[in-house]
Amino acid sequence: MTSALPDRLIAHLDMDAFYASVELARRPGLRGQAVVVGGRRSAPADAPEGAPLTGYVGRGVVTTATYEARAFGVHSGMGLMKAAVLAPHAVLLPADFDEYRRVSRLFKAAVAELAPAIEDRGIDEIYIDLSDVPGARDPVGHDPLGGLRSLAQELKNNVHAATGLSCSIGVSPNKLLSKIASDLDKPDGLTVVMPEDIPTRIWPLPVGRIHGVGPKASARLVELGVRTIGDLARQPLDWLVEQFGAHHGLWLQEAAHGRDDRPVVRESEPVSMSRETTFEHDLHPRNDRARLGEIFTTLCQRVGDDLARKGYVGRTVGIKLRFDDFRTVTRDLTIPAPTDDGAEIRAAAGQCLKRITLSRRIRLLGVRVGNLSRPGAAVAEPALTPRDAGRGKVAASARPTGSPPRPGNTTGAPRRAAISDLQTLSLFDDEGLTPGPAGT
DNA sequence: TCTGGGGTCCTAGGACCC
DNA sequence: TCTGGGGTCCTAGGACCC
Repeated sequence: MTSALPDRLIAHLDMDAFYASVELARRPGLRGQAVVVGGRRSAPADAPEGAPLTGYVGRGVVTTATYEARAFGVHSGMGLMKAAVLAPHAVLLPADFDEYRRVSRLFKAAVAELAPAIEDRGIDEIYIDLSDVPGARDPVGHDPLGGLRSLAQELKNNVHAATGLSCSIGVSPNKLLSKIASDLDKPDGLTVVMPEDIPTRIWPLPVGRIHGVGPKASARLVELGVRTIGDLARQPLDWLVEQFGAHHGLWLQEAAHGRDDRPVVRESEPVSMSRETTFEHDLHPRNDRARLGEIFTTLCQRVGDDLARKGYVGRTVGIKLRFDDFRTVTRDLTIPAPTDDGAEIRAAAGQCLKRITLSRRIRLLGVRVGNLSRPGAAVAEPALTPRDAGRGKVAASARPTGSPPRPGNTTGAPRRAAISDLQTLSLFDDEGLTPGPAGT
């Protein structure tokens, strides 16, 4: 008698080159060609559909590339200008997120017909709990995994019937292994990984294939002589904890052994909503002040609209700036009552902006609202306690003069040189902000 | 003319309360 | 006067993911 199937059977389904495949589905003429989706959608008018990539100028990045384009070394996240050098003949299509969202709903609905326990992981991938799906545990002939495999194949068939697109599925006892498995045979793959397969299928892979081990952690591990997941599995826990801390060290060891008990989460609430934009050309805080002000206000308005449309309000307003040297800073401020109002968001964001020293050109500006709740749901907001008031004041007014500067903390009053820029940028001084101690 | 946009989670320090 | 621990909230930055 072979060993029983694991308690849980989890699938990870990943659409193959999703955006590009959606485009090809409605432009069959492009099939077989190197196609790249990306760039700004702000230029659909003048750019003819499917202009060749050659000579591309601008700050866009590749969102998705077909496998034909990938053969030239093009991959997502790559700057389009670089992609144009590698594959000048590739066809560039602007991203059409409305269409991708539409097709996304189709494939998820097609899966839900067979297996309703779905965790949404974005526009093109999901986890599916197959543990209790009828047939999943039925052997076929002498193959104990036969039922599981045919169920996975059925899911693929359903997705294809609904969308015309292919996907890759990994099935295993948990999310971690399934995520790795779905990538093992892309595109159009179907890979089952059971615990006994871990040494042969998982351990030879580089550590970076673990979901959660990114470029930084990979580089550190490799530096320490740990290249593969098998290498990682061989390290004593003590050593991992010493190198990565108790939490991360333990997690790395569990991951290397393919252990993961995270559930498939069917519903979740958003934590924050944001809008940001990278300018076509870096903007000068003083010379481009008016333009910056407009963009800033628009971003606030858009976040407010997003919140309202989805039925949320938020208490923590934050901004993000990226300078021309790619340095990124954030500031945030928690206000007494949650809001979805663009003007209120603008006022709080303006307070945040006052606390940043603007000494360089600006590349990106973003606005975020977090601490979300539903407007009706009374969070029993306590009437502004002295403590809250005190906090608000400290945050909004920078620090009382004379407070010691803190290393690594830029919350303090901006230095003199910066103040001129800052104040010329009257961006920050409008919108009915409380005057604050600006004069001191 | 390197490097988008929308997210989540974690860490770490300080304020403040008990 | 000094020491001190637990807990929550707030803020800044960074890693990571799709």
